[in-house]
Amino acid sequence: MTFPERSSEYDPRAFPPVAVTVDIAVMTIRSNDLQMLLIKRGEEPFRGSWALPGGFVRPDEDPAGAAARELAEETGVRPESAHLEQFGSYGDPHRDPRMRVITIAYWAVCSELPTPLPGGDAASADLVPVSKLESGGIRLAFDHAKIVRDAVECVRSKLETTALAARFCPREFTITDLRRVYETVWNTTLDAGNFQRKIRYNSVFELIRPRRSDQETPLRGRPASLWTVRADADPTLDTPFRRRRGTADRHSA
Amino acid sequence: MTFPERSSEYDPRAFPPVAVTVDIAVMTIRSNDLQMLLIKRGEEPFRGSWALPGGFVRPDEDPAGAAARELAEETGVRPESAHLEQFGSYGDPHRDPRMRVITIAYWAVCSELPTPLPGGDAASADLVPVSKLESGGIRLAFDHAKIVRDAVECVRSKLETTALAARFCPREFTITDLRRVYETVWNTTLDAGNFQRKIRYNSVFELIRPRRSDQETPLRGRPASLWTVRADADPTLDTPFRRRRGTADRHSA
DNA sequence: AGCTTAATTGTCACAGTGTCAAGAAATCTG
DNA sequence: CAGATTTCTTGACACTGTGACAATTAAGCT
Repeated sequence: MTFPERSSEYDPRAFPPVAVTVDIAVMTIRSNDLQMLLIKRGEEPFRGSWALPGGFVRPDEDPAGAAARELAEETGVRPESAHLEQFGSYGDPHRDPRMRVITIAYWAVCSELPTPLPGGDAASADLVPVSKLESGGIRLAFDHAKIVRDAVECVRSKLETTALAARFCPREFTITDLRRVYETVWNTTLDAGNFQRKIRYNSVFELIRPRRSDQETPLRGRPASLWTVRADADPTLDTPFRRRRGTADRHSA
Repeated sequence: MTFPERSSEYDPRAFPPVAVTVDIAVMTIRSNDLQMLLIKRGEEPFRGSWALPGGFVRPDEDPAGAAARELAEETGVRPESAHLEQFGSYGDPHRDPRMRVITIAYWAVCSELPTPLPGGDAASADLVPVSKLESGGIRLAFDHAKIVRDAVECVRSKLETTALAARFCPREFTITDLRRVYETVWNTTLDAGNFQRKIRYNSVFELIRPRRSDQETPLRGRPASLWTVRADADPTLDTPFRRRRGTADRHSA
């Protein structure tokens, strides 16, 4: 239950104030690299440090709404164009030196960030390669280093069980585009032929055009077909890469 | 970042008070049924309704600590004897009619609940079959129905990828005990021979004694071997039921 | 026309799984 | 006590998805 039985003993109004915020780990792929959107803090504490975009949950909104609003306000990403998902809360009593702040963390994935990013609402926003964050090359404010680690792990593992990778791509993409997402996020290489099979047999994806016709860049090699996510499919739900037979045995590795 | 750049505009102290609580969905298997520990509320609102155990996060503790404390206080479960894991936050502005309350939700799994359960700290605590909760047969306070749904789904899916099932069992268990956990939680039946293979080949488990020697209950049939979780293994981490070969290709369904 | 590049298809072996049956080791029953 | 019964455990076999890798296709480039 939400309130303890002995509420006289634990009167919420007697507690020191608690602030609740949301922080958002927005990821995209740029320059063949998994990158995260960070903001350079213009105020103390941690002035000049990088931090996750985020802000207070307002009295009239729920945390998901606050995350969507902050995402739009601080990064210009329209909430519809990014997948936003909560993955944890962080509430160490001293994570913020000023006062008690509990934050609810979200990760987001999008294919393209609006161009007017830096110089926007916040002091300074920029994309930073996740590899740099993981190697400790960049000091983050508060406990955002841990939040970033957890967010990246969430996305990595969600690629395994869902078609989330498509969210890193524009609406139409080639199978190779999609493969590069996996290769980039997992920092590995995948066999192109085997990958082809998995996507072609996956009912989440749909063939759009047999081959790319408009070549912005004069491309080399055999042109690739264009694919998209089926209109009635949600790539962030569980979508095993091969359809499972309708078996009673769910106990599989 | 945690505080917005324009903090003058969003002074946290100007906000109406927010309370932060934890709620815990404790599950165990009893009478061949997946059951959840609920508490009957003794006060308004929702007096007389069932609710999840939980309570306020104190100023000096982090949410995980609060969850462990409440678990011990309200249910008598020692934190070491149960696996406790955060799975979400719930912050609809009107989820509690009295004031703004944001709750951080945990699920827990344990093999045995202390006997002096009802009549303890709370007005009345009891185990309720999850099937009853899912069929809507029991009205829960606040938004706890949704929290319960999410918690059960978390546990169900975590059984698939980890050896969490062992946490439903006492320290020593038979392979059949473990299979019954899966069958109960998933509400299905599994092939005993097949299941045997998977456990025997899984390095997380360890054979203790070739057969059960102490028969409290005069049991029928061939006696089963006793198994345990290897001392250096964490059954709640990813432990695929067959060791994966060390391949670069992580892209498997 | 031939070379290069990249997408796509094909081949093949193998590991893990499901189905189903048989063997082993107890208790129970008459 | 022999045989029936029950339950745990092992075995046999086919099928499927996968990884490795080769072959084919379809462009651009020189």
